[in-house]
Amino acid sequence: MAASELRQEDACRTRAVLDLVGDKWSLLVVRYLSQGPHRFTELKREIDGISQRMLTVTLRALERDGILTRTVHNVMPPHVSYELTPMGRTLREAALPLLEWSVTNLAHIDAARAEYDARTSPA
Amino acid sequence: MAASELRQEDACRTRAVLDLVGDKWSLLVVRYLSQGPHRFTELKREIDGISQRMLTVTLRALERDGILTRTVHNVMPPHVSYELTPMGRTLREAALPLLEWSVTNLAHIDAARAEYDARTSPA
DNA sequence: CTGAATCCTGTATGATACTG
DNA sequence: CAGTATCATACAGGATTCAG
Repeated sequence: MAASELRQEDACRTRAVLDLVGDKWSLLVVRYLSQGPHRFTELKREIDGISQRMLTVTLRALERDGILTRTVHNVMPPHVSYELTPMGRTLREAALPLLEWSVTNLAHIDAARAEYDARTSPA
Repeated sequence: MAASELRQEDACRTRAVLDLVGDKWSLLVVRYLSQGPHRFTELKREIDGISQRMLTVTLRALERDGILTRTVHNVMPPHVSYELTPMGRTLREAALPLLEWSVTNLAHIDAARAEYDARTSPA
């Protein structure tokens, strides 16, 4: 489908994407897993500021949606690895333009904010 | 920048995008404005389920970030029109792949959820 | 190590009424 | 018409504790 062909009836899809990856951590998890399989503690360490609880919740949701797989290795000590599914990898690809946009425009946005704030609350 | 060149140090950017458009309504507003300038009431009517308050809050945030412009026409009755800035239009373009991904994979996700639920809560 | 369970709080969001 | 102000609420998210 060409980008320009998205139509009105896709509005609900917008909500669907946001419900999926619009939370605070999902895209970050997908980001790190795109570099290869990771273990729980690795993700916990790499994703700055995430709590155990939110990592668990986020991983469960993404597993349920078929974005990643959870594999338990029955060894001692216990071992669980998470890995993107093929669909998870396509999600990562689809999210990249937005991330690139962010990298490109963040400075511009900061400038816009500063100007707006100066304009609305002068002195 | 090539998609494959995004690196670890861009992690913070992921948060920046989500802070910008990861809320419930921003992308929907951008969506409708990509079809041309709209007035407050038009947006209110077209975006299903949004409250006056959230439309106001969302529009203000997007205006502050330089995504759209707010133009007050001094006529009677009052008249305010909202329009995407050039940066706003590039944001819309950057978000399109994710929306297309959603359209393509939503059925797949529903299936994954159903299977997951069946697997975890059997009967 | 990898979680699950519980409790607690802030923020986002919504409903309603009022105003230039 | 296009908001603002106020109040109410739900859910995300954090801290802590417990368990296989």
